[in-house]
Amino acid sequence: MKAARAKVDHRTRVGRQRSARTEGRIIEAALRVFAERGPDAPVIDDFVRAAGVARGTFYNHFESVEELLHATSAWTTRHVLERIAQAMDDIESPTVRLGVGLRLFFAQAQRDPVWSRFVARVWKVGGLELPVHDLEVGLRLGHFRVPGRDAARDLLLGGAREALRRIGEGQAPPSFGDQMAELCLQALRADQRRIVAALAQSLPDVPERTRTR
Amino acid sequence: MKAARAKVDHRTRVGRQRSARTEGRIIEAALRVFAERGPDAPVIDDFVRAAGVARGTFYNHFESVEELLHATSAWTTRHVLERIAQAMDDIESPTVRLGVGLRLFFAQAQRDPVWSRFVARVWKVGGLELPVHDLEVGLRLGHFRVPGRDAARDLLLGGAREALRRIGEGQAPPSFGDQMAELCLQALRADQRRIVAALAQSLPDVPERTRTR
Amino acid sequence: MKAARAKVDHRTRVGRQRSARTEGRIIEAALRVFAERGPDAPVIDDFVRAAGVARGTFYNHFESVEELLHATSAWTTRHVLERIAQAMDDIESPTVRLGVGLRLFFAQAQRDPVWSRFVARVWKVGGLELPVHDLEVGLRLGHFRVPGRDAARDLLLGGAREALRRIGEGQAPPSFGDQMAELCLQALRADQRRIVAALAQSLPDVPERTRTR
Amino acid sequence: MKAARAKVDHRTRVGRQRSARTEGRIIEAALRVFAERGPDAPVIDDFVRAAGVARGTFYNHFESVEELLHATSAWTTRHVLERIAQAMDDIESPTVRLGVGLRLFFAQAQRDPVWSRFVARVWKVGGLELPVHDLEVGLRLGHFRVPGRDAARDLLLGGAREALRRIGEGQAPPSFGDQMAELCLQALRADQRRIVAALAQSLPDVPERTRTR
DNA sequence: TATGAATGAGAATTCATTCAT
DNA sequence: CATGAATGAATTCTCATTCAT
Repeated sequence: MKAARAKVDHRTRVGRQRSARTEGRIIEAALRVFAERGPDAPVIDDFVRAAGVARGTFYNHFESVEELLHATSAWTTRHVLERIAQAMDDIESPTVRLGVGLRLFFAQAQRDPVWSRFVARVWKVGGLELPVHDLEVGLRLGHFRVPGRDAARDLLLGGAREALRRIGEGQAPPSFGDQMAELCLQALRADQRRIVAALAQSLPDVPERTRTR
Repeated sequence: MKAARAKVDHRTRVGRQRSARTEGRIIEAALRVFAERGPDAPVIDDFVRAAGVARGTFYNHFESVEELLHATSAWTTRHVLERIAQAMDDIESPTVRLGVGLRLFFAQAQRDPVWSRFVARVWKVGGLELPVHDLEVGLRLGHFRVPGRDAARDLLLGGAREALRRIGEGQAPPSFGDQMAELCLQALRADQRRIVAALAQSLPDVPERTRTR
Repeated sequence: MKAARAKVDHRTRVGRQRSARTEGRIIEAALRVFAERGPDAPVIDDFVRAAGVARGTFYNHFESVEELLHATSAWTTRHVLERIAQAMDDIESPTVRLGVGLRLFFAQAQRDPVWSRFVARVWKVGGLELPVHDLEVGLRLGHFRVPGRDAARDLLLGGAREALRRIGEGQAPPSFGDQMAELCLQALRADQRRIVAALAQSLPDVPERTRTR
Repeated sequence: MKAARAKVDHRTRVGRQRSARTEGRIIEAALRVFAERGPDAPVIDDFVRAAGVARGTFYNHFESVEELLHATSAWTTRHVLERIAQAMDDIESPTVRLGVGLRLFFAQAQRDPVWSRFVARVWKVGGLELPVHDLEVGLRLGHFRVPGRDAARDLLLGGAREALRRIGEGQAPPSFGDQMAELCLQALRADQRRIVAALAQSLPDVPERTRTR
């Protein structure tokens, strides 16, 4: 994204809005394109065609596919993770936090398969402070007992990625996310009653993001 | 006449041998290239340079990068999985089989980081009948208790892939594979004594494959 | 809004004009290249160099040499044949029409040897409704007496192609076209007086096409 | 064709026969390939595949496609034209000679469509001394009256080429060759009785050449 | 800022030719 | 002589990037 001018006077506001709209169109299109074809295969023309803009317009907003990928990644996951974090603001127990967080995450995936495929394929693991933090708190408090924290982290993230792939393909039943969350907590040897509590907790509302068209 | 046919056969045989050797060189080089750069980024010149053959030679053996990827995948994983299966031929318990199988798999990864990175990045999941079969036997026998078999499968495979990535980067301690195996069995709620047995079992020898140069 | 649309239209129009001009340059160059080297031998670089455009520009306008050949063929012969047809609009007698048409055709060849060689070498026979139509009218009216109309057609077209080749090589005297026309009418056993009339008729003006540079 | 050794002792005879056979196979295959694809489009692999020989074998006999084309041309047309000339040895009248020669030529085309297509597409006009000679004798004797001898020559040869194309496509009735011959003589304003004689003359037997398989 | 034609570097692909067996 | 794998120059084709409007 090219640096926005600091000074925004009245004259430029309209132009900026149009620009923001164009940028949004490109990113939304990119989400779909990356979801279908992965991070490396697409060429600029794919985005240009999907967004319905001219080729030169692309370069008015992004310098390369790489940059577009970053922008799309950030724009796409930041909102979701922020909203999930917010929704869990008042939960204390790391077991419940981790369980509910995973369930919310997969619920989001069920709502938006394109987003799901995008994250499954593109995610270079970033913005994952949330579950990792809960994992570490849980370990410190002795709620989880695992042979190694890196291994635990890899199992959770790897499992989540595969789950997203399956959900994105539409081959997962509605309960799939809860099953996955339960498995994850089992892997961490969480207390059985806490697991049940995490699964029983009714999911807080997460405000829907602007949907992928 | 007989002499003539023998001569033809001889020429043909020599040609075949040379061809097979060249193909092997290309595939071995491809393993390294795919491991470093993933399945989409490399261009034909990368393989050609890595294998030390002429550009035209590539096309004498493979029609596209895609086809080379398949060939490399098959050639690379088949041997390993076959040898692991063989080495566990006399183990009965699905818990122990799954645990030992995973440990052998990660041990192979530790021995050959290039192979590890290749599988982590490229694996489109194939030739995984082995762990999946053990998982299903264990479920049928009641040795594992999971909320859903697809979820269990995804957790195992996803975790294994992340583990391979870490091992391939050289960022995993020697015990990492065993930790991962233990976590996987925990996730399946295997019996604690069986888990201990699976981890205590000394690993059978796996004949080393021709190493990546 | 109106201004914006006008602006878009303006950009589009300018782009179209530039594109059409480039396409014209390529086709004119292709005429020369095909004329010298035939339909199969030339490579894309030949056209690119002759037209003075970039290699990529070629592909912005044509998908292959084949397509360029079609485009060049159509563009090249359509104009000439249309103008000849127009110039003969008021001639009735099929004998005179055929004779004058052939004479005009060869006159065009004499004026433009490049065009002549192109048509001689490349012509896959198309846009020949004109002489064929006159031939059939003449046969129906009994002005021509031939043992078979396909044979007559082949003789005329084959003879014309050879004539173009010779004219294109610059090895034909100015009267060559008239001689050929006379021979053709003789072959059809046209009435002698009509032949004389066809040859005596002063050729109508044919507006010159944009010349090959 | 590479130069044959002058000295042929007993030891080499077998080898030479085999070589001659191989060369023949290649040429016969080339006839078909050139007939289908013209003189410029085919690549060496086409001949190699059609002849069922190895790639290197091609270079043992021919240095290039160009040379193969010449060899095929010569081998193909020489026999035919020689046999036609021979069959007409005792005909005196140039009109009858030309008429019968053309009829024999087209009869050969009807017998061998592959040969026909080859000659139609590839013929760079050579070995045509026969009809040209008859044409000139006829002109000298006043049997033909044409406005120009080059034009007459072009009409005859061009018509013959188109006729071969049509015959080669299998779209000509059996009488097509006779019709064409008649048209040609009409074009030359031959005497009507001589034309009738040329067409009435029963065609002498022409020994069949080794057929294209 | 949006447009899209033109550009040319680079990647993919073909194919004539060589050469060890 | 026959074979066919290997070669690399020539060719085709793609695509990121520029720029005038």
